[in-house]
Amino acid sequence: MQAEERQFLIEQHLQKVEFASLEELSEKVDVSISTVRRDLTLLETRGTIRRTHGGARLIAPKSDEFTFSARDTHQLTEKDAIGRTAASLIKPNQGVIIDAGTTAYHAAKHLGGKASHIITNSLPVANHFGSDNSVEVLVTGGVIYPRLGVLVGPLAVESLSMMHADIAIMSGGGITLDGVTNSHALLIDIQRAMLKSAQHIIFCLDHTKFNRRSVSHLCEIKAIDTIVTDNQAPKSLIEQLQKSDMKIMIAD
Amino acid sequence: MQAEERQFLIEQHLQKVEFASLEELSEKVDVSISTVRRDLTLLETRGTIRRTHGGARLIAPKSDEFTFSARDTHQLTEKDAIGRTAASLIKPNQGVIIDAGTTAYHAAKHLGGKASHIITNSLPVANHFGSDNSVEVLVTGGVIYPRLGVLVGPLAVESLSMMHADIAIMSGGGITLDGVTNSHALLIDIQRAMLKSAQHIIFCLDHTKFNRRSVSHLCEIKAIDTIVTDNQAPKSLIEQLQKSDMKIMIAD
DNA sequence: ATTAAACTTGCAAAATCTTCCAAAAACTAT
DNA sequence: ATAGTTTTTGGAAGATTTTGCAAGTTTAAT
Repeated sequence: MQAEERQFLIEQHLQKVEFASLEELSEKVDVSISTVRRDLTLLETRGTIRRTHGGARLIAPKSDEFTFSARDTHQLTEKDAIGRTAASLIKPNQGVIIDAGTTAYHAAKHLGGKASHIITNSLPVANHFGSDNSVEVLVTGGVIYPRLGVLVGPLAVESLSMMHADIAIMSGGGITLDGVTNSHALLIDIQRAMLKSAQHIIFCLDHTKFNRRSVSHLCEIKAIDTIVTDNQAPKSLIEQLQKSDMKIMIAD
Repeated sequence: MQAEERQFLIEQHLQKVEFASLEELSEKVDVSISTVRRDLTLLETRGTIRRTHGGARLIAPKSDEFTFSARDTHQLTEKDAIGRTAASLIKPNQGVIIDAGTTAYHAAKHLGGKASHIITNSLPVANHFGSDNSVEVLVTGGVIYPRLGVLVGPLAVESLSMMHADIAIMSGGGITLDGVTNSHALLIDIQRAMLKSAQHIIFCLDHTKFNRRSVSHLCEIKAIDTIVTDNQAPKSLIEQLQKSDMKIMIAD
């Protein structure tokens, strides 16, 4: 068994039982206690878990309390890095609109204590701040789009057009020189409302989104102020994009 | 079992029984009395619990009005029974408004596949249906009220007054002959909008709510069509309530 | 005031943690 | 493939924490 697989299993097991002893875990994944210890310290730095005397405990308890978690693990480290970089652009006391979509979600995770107002139509983001007193979170209304946990429909659009923010952190399905595209037609209206309501537009797009075109056209290149991506994004497209007076940040 | 888990169990047990002796606890978690003592002093510094001669007791009799937790064990079976009974009143293809609050949440859990539309301002309820394709879930907009996971504020009120439903499943902080009361002034406006938007009003109130008065007055008795409660609710008040032409259902 | 139960403190035994090291495994470059 | 290098693993020694007990003190109730 691989180290990564082992750590995943440990995490998964803890999701089920919330508490587990070292012995229990070492039996479960069939390695020595020492190795389990090392895995746990590693998982602890990633934040999902906390070590305790004799074992480990889940940090965010399951149960559907506030847990519409984004469970996408695709390009996790890249997205997290992008999210951190995007969050670093936020100055204290700014109002921030957060788009639905996993990349924007990762940015939200790094926003605690920074922004003063957060506006979102994403249930995962809403849940993430569900018990945080330091930020005021405005949730748009709307119909839940199943599986994605996004609020869509006229109510969402209307409530967004009534609001204003300094910055919008957006994500998308693809970007080319023709602009940004996205896959869900229902989301387009909402994202356009977001673009209108914010002064400064940041797009978080990992490298897989470059030179890709989704079904629906969202906006032109010139609508974007800043793009945050990872270091695997194709240089050629980046250079061309930079010509049109936007800032491109590479997270690492 | 390790220390953290033990302390968690002790806390949980105390939430159920309010008061417990050292011996009782030491048996429950299977450690010596000395260790239970130490755990209790620790829990005491964390604030949830108070030590007493011979045992410990809960510091705040945790009226569930102030924090929402889906894993709340407080009167769990009663609430679940109430929820099931309330859900049984829903006919197929009805639109249902679900109030925030733990009791209404339990009703929501039994609603899958029954109602066709669900309208709610409760994040836990929204999450519960987040990936259910069989219902359309409308979430009101609003600001997240931390800890409770409820959307409040003008946006919530407005979006509710724009909607219509056959049934509203409500909860409250207390009920007397003078009507229903609730603890959060912010919630009152929203609940009033719910009452206006629904044809038929069901209140889910466990027995601890009877003869209790919270800070804010919500509505008169005559606004209620049905009350669902458990079998420990005081007979006297029930009889008096029944005089005013409402249906009272006792869940078991 | 008396007494039994419960509490605190200090201590030694047991369990668990950290750090270090050598063996095993995986990877690299020839 | 093979030899050398790096990474990962399991275990051991010593430090640290936790646990249960016992002696002495405090509390509550008669």
